[in-house]
Amino acid sequence: MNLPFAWPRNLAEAKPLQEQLARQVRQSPLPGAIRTVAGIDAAFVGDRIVAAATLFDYQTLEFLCSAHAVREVTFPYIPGYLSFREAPAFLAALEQLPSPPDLVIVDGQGIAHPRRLGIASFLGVLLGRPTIGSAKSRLVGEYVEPAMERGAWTPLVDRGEEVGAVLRTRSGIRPLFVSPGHLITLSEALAAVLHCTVRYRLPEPQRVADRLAAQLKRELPASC
DNA sequence: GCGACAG
DNA sequence: ATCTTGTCGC
Repeated sequence: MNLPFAWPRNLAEAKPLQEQLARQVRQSPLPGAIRTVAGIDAAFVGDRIVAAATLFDYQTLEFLCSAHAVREVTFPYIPGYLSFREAPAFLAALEQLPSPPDLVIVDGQGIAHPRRLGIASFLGVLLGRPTIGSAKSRLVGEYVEPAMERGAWTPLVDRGEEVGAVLRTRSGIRPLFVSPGHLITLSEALAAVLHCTVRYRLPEPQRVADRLAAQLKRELPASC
């Protein structure tokens, strides 16, 4: 993907771009039927980041294919600015897929972010496609622990705004922090995450991407 | 100033 | 994210 802007190299350059992209996020109903769903995650090898993307049939959850990309890390990890560190690799991995997914589940937040532009929303705006933020821990917001049964959820509220939900994808297991990324509503995001979560805590596309990233990390040539 | 803080 | 083995529990 040819980015419509120069990639930020520091916080000063990232801030204005983040504000601009945040204004483009849309929490609207899914634009159409979902036939395929992708999952993305990353791992680090020295000063390089390896991103893995998976593609599944949404209806049957049948695995279709996977792809990956390796990039040099050019931005530090700063809470609230994760996109500028990981998005380049994620976009590259997604481009390697044979066809663009109808929905992307991202390991990280959607609008449950200080400025409403977590990495899932960031990618959604750049891709112009529906995305969901599926994080393993909280970045912002207050909530009450959801009930222990699978499917139970409580709202995640930040500064008086409902920015996502704390969802129990498996009974008795730590919940996930789900939030709309772009072009999707919270209820649709919750339904999609539950639909994709059958046996493990993470939605299948995200879980397999996670496993693949870890595998690539082990097999990649030692950087030095 | 202090504490919080996706991956 | 990553450093790190075994171990408790279903």
